[in-house]
Amino acid sequence: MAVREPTTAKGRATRARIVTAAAELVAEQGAAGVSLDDVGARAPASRSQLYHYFDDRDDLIRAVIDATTDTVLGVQIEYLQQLDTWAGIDRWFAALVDLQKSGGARGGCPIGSLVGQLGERDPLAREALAAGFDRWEAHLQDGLGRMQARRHLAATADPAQLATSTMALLQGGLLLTQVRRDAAQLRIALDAARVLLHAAAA
Amino acid sequence: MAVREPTTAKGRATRARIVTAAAELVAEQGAAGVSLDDVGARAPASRSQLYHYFDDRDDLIRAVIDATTDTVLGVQIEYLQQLDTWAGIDRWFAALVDLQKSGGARGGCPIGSLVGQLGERDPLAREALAAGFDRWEAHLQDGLGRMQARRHLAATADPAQLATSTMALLQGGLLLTQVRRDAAQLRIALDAARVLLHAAAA
DNA sequence: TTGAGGCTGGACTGTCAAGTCCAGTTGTCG
DNA sequence: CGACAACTGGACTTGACAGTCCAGCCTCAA
Repeated sequence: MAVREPTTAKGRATRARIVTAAAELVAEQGAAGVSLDDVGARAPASRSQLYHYFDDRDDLIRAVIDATTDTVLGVQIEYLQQLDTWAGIDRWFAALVDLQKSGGARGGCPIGSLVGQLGERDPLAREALAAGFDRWEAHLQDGLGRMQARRHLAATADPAQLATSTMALLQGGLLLTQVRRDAAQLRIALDAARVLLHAAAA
Repeated sequence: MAVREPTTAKGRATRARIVTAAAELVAEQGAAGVSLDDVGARAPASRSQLYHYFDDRDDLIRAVIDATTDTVLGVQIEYLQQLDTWAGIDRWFAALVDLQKSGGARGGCPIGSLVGQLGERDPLAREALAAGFDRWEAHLQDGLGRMQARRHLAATADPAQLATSTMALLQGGLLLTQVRRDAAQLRIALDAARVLLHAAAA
């Protein structure tokens, strides 16, 4: 069994270096395209360090999923905390579209694209990805719930369903953006989300 | 360069056997998880047959994309041709949800999940996938266009944008269905598509 | 300061996969 | 029926990768 929590600062730093390097490589080349040699070279870390901190390749990939989730939610946390106003939601949507534009409409969602790569191969990875989506969606659901409490959403509206639909539009929009190399696809999808949410306004 | 169009019936049969076997394996194990030995064993076909009909592994995978697109559109073609009535759209949505339910909410969209696997690795594969989505979306856009001509959709509605939004909801819903192993996710997403489309009704 | 355990380096092994090669067989067409 | 191309079988080469192993180095606490 690999070391879970390194006790020394040096150990923690090494483990973090490995996960960061692996996450970057997975984002660039896909999970299947990353070899442990690649990870070791980028970290840098030797072979035995990888196996000191992780059971095996799959274990490392799962750590990458968690790290990637933290990163994705981290970069948008400011927006996610303000999803309880129409303006806050619009700002979030605009930031997501800008992010795709500036990135050349490449890569899609770092979490979403892992679903197709790992979802059917590693059940634990699937659960980790699902947990990531749950955390993401919870921010939106909470925001919508607060809007409903303030009577900005109809009492009959279901924040949970609206949040799920919005996540579907976001992920689907990112998929179409990636495959068509066109950030306008996400813009269209999020405009639709806007229509959908406003249709539930009080 | 590999043979593009086998001239003999035997050759065509062999090529088709290879593509079918490869497509099944890709659907089961993901593109990265399929080896040419696996394909050869299932087809069955020998190594040199694979390289007789395809340039290399990537070339075969691209053929799989086209074959998968044909299959996916083929199974729903009856529905796709009737997307010019509200009832036809509802039937399509219901069939998609049923398909996920009966499949245990596994695998997501056979085309969509390939985007994350191949989109950033092989530009030609990305184009083939984009072409598949275009064909799919065109059916919906045509149906909505016919509805608009019959004044069932508002004159100000944009069938192209509505079709894109619906595709995003479909793909996003399938992604959430796959990662959460819950067909209700697709149901929610397609209900949202219904709301969106009806908001554009004349 | 010394020993135990956390940590590190890198060589080594076994496996498996992509792609090559060529000899042999089958089908087609003049 | 003969020649040529289409097609087929499978051994072989080469390289890459996951996982193992063990010797040696830091770090900290007693």
